Amino acid sequence: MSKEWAAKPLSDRGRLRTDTDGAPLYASVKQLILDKIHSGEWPPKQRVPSENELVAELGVSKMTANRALRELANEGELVRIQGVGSFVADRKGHSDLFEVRNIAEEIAERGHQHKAIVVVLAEEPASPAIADSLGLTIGCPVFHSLIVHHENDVPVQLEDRYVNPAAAPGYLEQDFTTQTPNAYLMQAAPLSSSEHIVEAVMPHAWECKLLMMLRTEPCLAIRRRT
Amino acid sequence: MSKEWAAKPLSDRGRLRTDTDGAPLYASVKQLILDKIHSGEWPPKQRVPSENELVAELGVSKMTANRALRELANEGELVRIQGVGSFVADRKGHSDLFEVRNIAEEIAERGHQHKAIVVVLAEEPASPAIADSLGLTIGCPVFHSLIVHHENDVPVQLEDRYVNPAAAPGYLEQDFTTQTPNAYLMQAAPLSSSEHIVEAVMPHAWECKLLMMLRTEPCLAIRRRT
DNA sequence: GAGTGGTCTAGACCACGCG
DNA sequence: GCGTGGTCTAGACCACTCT
Repeated sequence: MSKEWAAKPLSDRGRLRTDTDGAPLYASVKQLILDKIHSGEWPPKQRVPSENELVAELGVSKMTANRALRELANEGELVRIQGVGSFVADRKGHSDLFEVRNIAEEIAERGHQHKAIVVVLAEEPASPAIADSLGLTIGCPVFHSLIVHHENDVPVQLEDRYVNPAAAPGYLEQDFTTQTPNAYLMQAAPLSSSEHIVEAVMPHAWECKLLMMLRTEPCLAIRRRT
Repeated sequence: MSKEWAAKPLSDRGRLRTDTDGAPLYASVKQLILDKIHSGEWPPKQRVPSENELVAELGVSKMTANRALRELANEGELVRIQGVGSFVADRKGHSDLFEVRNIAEEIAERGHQHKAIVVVLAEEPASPAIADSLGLTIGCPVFHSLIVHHENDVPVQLEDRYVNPAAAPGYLEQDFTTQTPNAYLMQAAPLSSSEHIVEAVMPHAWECKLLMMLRTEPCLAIRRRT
């Protein structure tokens, strides 16, 4: 940090804190930094003031500075590296409306039991729709897995996946009751841009059966392409 | 809280902290509480120890107890009410895969400029599909709004909304360039269970025009029902 | 008034990364 | 060794709710 980036202290030493604007001090510190980021004054990769600098220049305590920076990091605005500093995060690919997460992890986080039942795991000729979405020719062999995920023995998700054999040759040999297809593919396929499409559908009869649900309930379908 | 729910202090007063298991103290406190919740020992609505009780019974400082409880609240495990206490959160309607947020707030959070353009705001006879989803009879008048949301003058979202006139009589008189329909409805309609459906669609030609996008790009559509 | 969450401080110690 | 983030404490004050 150079020297002068903030005009005056935000607090006057212990006294007067909720008086300037009614907001908590750490929130004011956050906003002050956010403004710099959003105005472009502090571009991505730019180093932001350290905790100690905030303490010295804003007259706040280290805990307050820490909380401001920590929350900004949690919100994805900053990246903090111990022993190095805090930096403005790269702006990630636009819409962070959704965060599609690993079903097994999510269930485990809730302290529930996850179970996967493999209904189908085979090689099939690609249908026109599948071939198109995978960029293959019609009838070309593709790997197909159909897995029902259970949370505490209640079926909650149906994973119907088609995989390009060239991308994951060992796909059919995997045991997807212990490892999620996602986990395997992450490890098998180095890096490729992924895209999630989420849609709402009325379930087909066979899908209802697998999920033990009523035909009238709409479902969420997640289409992944990698 | 009764009396004995935690056997021994987690810390030994200032010294020894990262030694028992390598985890930060506040994380241990979080885990201790999480275990009680996930084991069912503390069911939803159950009051959890207050900050001061954690201080007294675990021998941690108030800030540490506060951070543990605060983070659990942020993660949706607890609900905290000032002046009352902290309580185990109700298990929300299954899938928290998504968090559909207010478009205006989200853009503002990014520090960008939000603009809404009202394309349609009128009363129309309900189509069969609309009538069905609103629980009205076909041809029955419904309010229809079609709004394009812009982020920094780039169209990013198309909001095509049908509203039951009985629920929001003043709907047509609103200025949705300054207030989001959501915000108005939240205020107009006391409380009713809401449901979000998210789907992926190929945009229609008129939709492409409004969003200035290619016909070949898939879109996310959000269906709300309240 | 008592209890609760919420914030703030001043100072301390630790683990880490860099020169 | 120094600066960084990361954690922790002890004590303080505030706003709020309930009784």
